[in-house]
Amino acid sequence: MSEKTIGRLSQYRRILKELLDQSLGNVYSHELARRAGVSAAQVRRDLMVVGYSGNPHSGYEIVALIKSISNFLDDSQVQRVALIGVGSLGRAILSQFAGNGTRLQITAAFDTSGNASSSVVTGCRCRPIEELEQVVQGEGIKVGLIAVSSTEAQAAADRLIEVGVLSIVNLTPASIQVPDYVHVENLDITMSVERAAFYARQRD
Amino acid sequence: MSEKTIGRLSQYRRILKELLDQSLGNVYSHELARRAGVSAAQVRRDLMVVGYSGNPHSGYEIVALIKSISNFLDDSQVQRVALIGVGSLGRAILSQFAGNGTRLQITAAFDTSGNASSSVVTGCRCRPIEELEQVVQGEGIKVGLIAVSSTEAQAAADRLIEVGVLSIVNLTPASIQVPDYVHVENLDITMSVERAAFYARQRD
DNA sequence: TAGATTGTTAATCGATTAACAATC
DNA sequence: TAGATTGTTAATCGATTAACAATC
Repeated sequence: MSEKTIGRLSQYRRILKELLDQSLGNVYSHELARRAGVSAAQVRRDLMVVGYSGNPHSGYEIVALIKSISNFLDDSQVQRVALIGVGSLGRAILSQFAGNGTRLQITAAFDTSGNASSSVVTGCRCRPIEELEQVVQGEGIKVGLIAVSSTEAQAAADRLIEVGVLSIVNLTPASIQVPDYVHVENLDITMSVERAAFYARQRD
Repeated sequence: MSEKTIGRLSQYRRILKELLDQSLGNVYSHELARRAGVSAAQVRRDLMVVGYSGNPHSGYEIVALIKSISNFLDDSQVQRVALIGVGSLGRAILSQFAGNGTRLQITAAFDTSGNASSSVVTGCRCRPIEELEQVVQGEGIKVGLIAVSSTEAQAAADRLIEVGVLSIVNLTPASIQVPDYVHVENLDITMSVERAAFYARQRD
C-alpha cells in the first residue's frame, strides 16, 4: 500500500464530507478527481483498496464510501497521539485537532519544565517533558508529533521510540534517524517555502 | 528539474551549514546521504545540477558547495513573501521566519479586519485583508502562504493570483484550483497525522 | 436499449539505484 | 601508486495513466 494512496484517501474523505454537506447522494470518479487534483483513473484505483464498489450508472454512494474509507483508515477505537514541543507550532496543531471529531486525539503534550508546562492549551493538558516516558507508555501511545527545535528533534524521537511509539510526524527541518520498523512523516515548512520561492522565480 | 531535487538541495544546504559549524571543511556523498536519508548516488546526482564538482580525493568542499547551492536556489535579491491568515499557524510560521537570515522575508501578513490586524507579530506588520491587493502588487510579491481556514483557502488563492503571485504554499487541507502557470505546494498537517496514525496501527 | 462509468490490466512515465570508467 | 570517490549512464523500480471489456 503506497503512502500516497493513504494520503489521497484521507483527502477524498474530506471532499466527500463537503459534498455530503451540500446534500449530494453520489459522485463520479471524475468529479472527485477534479476536486482532489488527480486523474479519474487514480481515484478509481485508490477506491478499490477500501473494498467499496461503485456502479456504472450512479457512480459512488457518498455515505457508504465515507464509511468504507473510514473503516479502512481509522482504528476501531480512539487513537491517542503525543505532541512534543508546545511552542507556537505545537499550539497551532493542538488547536487544529481540538474537537475535530475524528478518532485521533492529542491526549498528551510535553514541553521543557519552564515553558508552557502544567498548563492547559486548547483543551490539552501540557506536561513537563520529564513525564514523557511514563505517560506515553502508560497510555499506550503509538503516534508522536515532534514540534521542538531542530537540535532537539533526534532526542525527542529517540525517547518516543524507546517507549513504544511506531510512527512519528517530524515537523522540524532536521532529518531524524529511526529504526526500520518506525514510520516517519517529514513536514518541513521552511523547505516548502523555499521551494515555492524557487518556482516563483523560475516562472517570473 | 524535479520538485524533489529542489527540496533535497534545500535540505543538503541545511546539513552542510551544520557541518560547517562543526568546523568541517569537506564532506563525501555518503556522509551527506546518511544525514539526509537518501542514497549516495542520489546526492551526487542532485549536486550535479548546481554546477559544482567535487573530487575523488576529498569529496565536496563545504563552503563552496553551500555557495553553489545558494546561487542556484536563491534569488540575487531579497524575495518578499505574503502570509494570509495570522491565526496560530500563521504566527508559528512568522516566528520561524523571523530573522532566519535567508533571502526570504515575510514582509506582509494579512487577516480579517477584526483579528490581529494593525498589530505587529514577531516583527512583521499585520494588515487588514482589504489591503492585500494594494500591498502585494505594490511590493511585487510573487510568493504567498495560505494559512486561513479551509473554506477561505480558494478565495485567498484567487486574490493572490489576481495580483501577480506565481507560487503558493497551501497550509490548509482544502485543495485549491489554480491556473497552470501557478505553482502550488500543499502542506496538509492533518493528512500527515492521519497517515502516521494509519501506519502506527499497521505496525502494531 | 444506448451511453456513460466502472474495475482492472497493459503501457507509459519518471524517479531512484546500481554500476563503472575516470580521477584525485 | 593504490584505493576510495566522483560524474554519469544503464538498469531497475514504482507510480500514474491510457485503454477497454463489463455493466448499470
